[in-house]
Amino acid sequence: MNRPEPDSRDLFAIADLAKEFGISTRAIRFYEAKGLLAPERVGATRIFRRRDRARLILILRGKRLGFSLRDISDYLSLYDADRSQQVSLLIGKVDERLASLQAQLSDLQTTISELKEIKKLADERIKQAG
DNA sequence: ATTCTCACA
DNA sequence: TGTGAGTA
Repeated sequence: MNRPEPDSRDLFAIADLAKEFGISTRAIRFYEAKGLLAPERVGATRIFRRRDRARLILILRGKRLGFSLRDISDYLSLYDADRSQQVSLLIGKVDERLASLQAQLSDLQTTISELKEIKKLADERIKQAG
């Protein structure tokens, strides 16, 4: 395979990025298949530039924050088109995500309370029996 | 070593 | 949302 020159600071092979970010080359190709990345090609080999690498970083950050690839894709698509619409979309998605996390937190707190109550009653029964 | 596709969870 | 296998 023709790989980008090792010393060329803004050309990356798929394996370079996979290694750098601790993800599989399969995952990177998957993101491309989903339209989140569009690296150049030299024949069949993907050539990633700094811009592609920056997009990958945004993708991974979005994932960490719990957004779907679809959400991330929608957001990235607006980078060139409409920046203010991109910001609006971001605000909406963040609010949505925040609400979802708050709901999950609430559910967890309820579950934790129930478990603590069960434990409390169980502990009391142990004392009576023992 | 890299690419693509299909099956699979 | 990815992975594994087989392929060229």
